[in-house]
Parts: sequence; structure tokens; C-alpha cells
Amino acid sequence: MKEVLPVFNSAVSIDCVLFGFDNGELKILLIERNEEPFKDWWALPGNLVGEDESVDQSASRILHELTGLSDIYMEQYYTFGEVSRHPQGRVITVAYYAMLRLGGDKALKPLTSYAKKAQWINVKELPKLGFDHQHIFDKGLEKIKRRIKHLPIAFELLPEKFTLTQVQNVYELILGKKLDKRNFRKKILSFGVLKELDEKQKGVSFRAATLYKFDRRKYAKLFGKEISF
Amino acid sequence: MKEVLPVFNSAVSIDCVLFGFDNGELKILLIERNEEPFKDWWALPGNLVGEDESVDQSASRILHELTGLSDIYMEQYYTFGEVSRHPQGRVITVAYYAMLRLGGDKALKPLTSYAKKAQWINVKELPKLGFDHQHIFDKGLEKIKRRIKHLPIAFELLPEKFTLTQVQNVYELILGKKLDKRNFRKKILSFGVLKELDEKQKGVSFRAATLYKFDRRKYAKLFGKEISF
DNA sequence: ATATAGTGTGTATTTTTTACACTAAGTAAT
DNA sequence: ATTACTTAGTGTAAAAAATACACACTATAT
Repeated sequence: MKEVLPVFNSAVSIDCVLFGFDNGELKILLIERNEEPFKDWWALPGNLVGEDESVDQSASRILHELTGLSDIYMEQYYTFGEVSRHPQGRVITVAYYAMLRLGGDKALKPLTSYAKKAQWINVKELPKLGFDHQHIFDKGLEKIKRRIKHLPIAFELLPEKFTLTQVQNVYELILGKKLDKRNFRKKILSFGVLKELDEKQKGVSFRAATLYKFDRRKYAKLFGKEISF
Repeated sequence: MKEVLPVFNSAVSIDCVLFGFDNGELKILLIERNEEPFKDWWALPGNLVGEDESVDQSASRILHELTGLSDIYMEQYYTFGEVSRHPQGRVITVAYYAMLRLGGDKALKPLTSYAKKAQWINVKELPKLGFDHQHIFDKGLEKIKRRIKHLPIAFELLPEKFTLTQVQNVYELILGKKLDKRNFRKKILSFGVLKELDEKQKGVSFRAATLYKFDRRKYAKLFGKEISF
């Protein structure tokens, strides 16, 4: 298959921006690096692409190795290719994002010594990140802001069963503004991707809210909202 | 600056999908290759990224070398990273698109022997393309479809001065469907980015249409249309 | 003068978006 | 059991946006 090898002009890496929602907070998954450069710094989970895997496969593998998470569907959103973005040489990085339900259950355990640990960190209290990862994160946040306005993708952040107020909280956190309760409910239900359950919220010291779940089938049929001519 | 070179795991290339509108047709810029692999095939203008240029810079340079075009603002839209997409080895490619006004004036002249020629080709009569370029093109077309519904970016395809009917033609070609004339005009003017000129279309054997031009300042302020909550 | 071909325009209807405030239900404390 | 507290849950009117729809105008060519 390989006749003439192309010149290798840059290494290629993956960086992952994983958003999670927990305890009313929007969080992002970071690792504490155990290798130079930026040893002991916080950074996005990322590493070099392998020679025998597609970039999509690579993203899943790298995320798994650094955090122990698997079966996370991530979407590619941008490739960062400034010449000096990596201090040790030319590395072009392909960025992925995903939105995730956090449940406390899944423990984060790096499977390699490349990361000391992986941790969910509130986006409002981000530490200084290595490389150009702050920039990559910023673009990722922009991306999901646009995204949740087109597809009601934010359900991925929620537990299996959730209340409408929780959904609204997620939207408000991502968009960074308050929304009207009645209008929000009308709208979100109008997408037709939520199924009302016979069940109520438990363990609260006030009127329990109805639980809903997300209908993946109907969701799959939804496409972006667009200007109509 | 470089302390430890990262492993080179893949080469990185750029491919450009340039859309142009001319003579009522939506066209795309292709080159006829003069090098293996796919010698004598049509392909998207593309080549390897240089070590001392960002991917954005690279895209401009490569386009220039293969077609003679310069000062084209291109936007990155996706990175294709399947393992075997290039028959000679691992090459991950970053795809860019742009929309361009065609005027016949600018001649296309490859500045390197890598391409025999560059030519605008009607998207309805695309030849078989080398590599996975058909796929890259398809994704690019999807991208601009979504794009023109959010920003009235389609003006980039039109000459300096144009009629509303021309604008409508472009939209109909890209979206692949007929639009209502009165509603289209109402909508497109409502964006407030068109300036009506005192001038009329020339050289037609029927009532001449009013010419408009595009107001870049107002355009810059426009952002995507979004779901409101 | 007439045929032709594209230009240019308005209104009524429907749908979507927005703004806005009170009652209902469950828990906890007394 | 009454009360206080806290969040859940609901409707309507007004404004804005989207849609559907048809004919007269005007420049040119013959």
C-alpha cells in the first residue's frame, strides 16, 4: 500500500474538551500532567495520534488512557495549527468535545503515568492550563453554546431521569443567562424529545418535580434550526 | 525552543474547497494532478503543510501555488483522519472552504508543476476525484448549506454589483430548491447588509434590474440565528 | 404595435416568540 | 394540625416573523 512515504512535517495530537454537569455546576475534565512539558500543570486530556488509528479512534483511545472513560461519543470541532503551540516541536492538534452526564459513580483513573490524575473542575474556577489549552477550551465552549441552540443536545449532560428545572439550569449555565421558566418549558417540550415519566423527584424538602427522560429516537431526527426563505 | 521532538506519526496536508458562482452555475475549483498518486486525475487543490507555517497560512500558500489565487479568505471546516485515506502513507488533511466571486478576469495558473492546470467546474458535472476528495467536497457543500442560512455569506460569490435575482439564484443553487421571490427579497433586504445603487443592470433584452452592493461593515456585525429561549 | 421575458411589489394568515404572576404541592418546624 | 417555606407547574395576550399567493410594469427586439 505505501509506495512513497510523504514527508512528515508535523506531529498530530488530539485534545478533548469534556463538559459535565453535576451538582448544579458546569464542569470540565482536566488532567494533571506527569510529563514535560508542563509537568504538574493542568491540561486538557490529549496525546499524539497513533499511526494505525483514525483521528476519531485516537480521540477515544486517548481519552480512555488518560481518564479511564470509555464509550464517550465525541465530536471533532476544530484543528489548531499554530507553528509554536507546542514548546517541543511542531504539533498540530485536533480538538474534540463531548457532553457527559456525571454521576459520581465512574471513578476517573488514568491508565498511564502520563497523567497524575484526572478530575472534573468547575468551569468557573479553571486553573491555568498548559499549552494553548485555554484557547482550545474557549472555542469549545463557544461551540456548545451555538450547539445547544440548534439541537437540544444538553440532555447528554443530565442523568437518565431529570426534571425540567435541571434542564433549564444546564441551559442557563452554558448560555450564561437566565431564562423564563414558562417559555423555556414550552419550547423544550415542543421539540418532542422528552418523555414524561410517572415518577417524581425524591429526597427534596419541597414539592417534588416530575421526572422526564430523553427519547433518543426522536432526537436523532432533529436537525438544526435554520433561516427559512 | 525545541527540546524534544515529538514523534512524527502522520503527515498533515490541506485541501481547499472553493465555491464560485458564474453564469448561473455553482462551480468548484479543481486541479488536474501532475504527480503520483492520482496523476492525471482531478482533485481538490491541496498539499502538505510546511514546517514553518500555521495551517491557516499553509492553506493560503497552497491555494496560491496551485491556482495562482491569492487573498482568499478560507475557513477551516473539518479534519479528515482516516488511516488509509492517502495511498502512500499516513496523511491527515485539514479541509478549508471559501466562496468566491468569479469574473473571468483572474486567470488560473498553477505556479508549480504539481498541477497541470486549475479549472472551475460546475458542481453538477463533477469528474471522479482522487483520494477521498469527493467526500471532502460533500462535507464542504453541507457546510455552506448550513452556513448561508445563518449568515448571508453567499454575497461572496457575487460580483461587486449584483441584482436581487442573482442573489436568489445563488441561494437556490446551494440549497437545491426554489424560493419565493417576494419572501426572499423581503428577507434578504431585512438583514440590512445590502445597499441599493442608482444603477441598473446593462445589456439585457428585458427590463433592467436594480443593482445592489454588499455592505461589509454591517455584515461583520451579524451573527448566527439561533433558537431563542 | 406587439410580443416577450424578467422586474418589482402588498396583504392576509399562520406560526413563533415574548412578556408576565399566581396557585399547587410537598416538607419541616412548631 | 397549623404554618412557613420552597420549588413545581400553568395560560394568555401581544408582538414579531414566516408563509402563501398573483398581477402590473418596463425595457428590448421584431
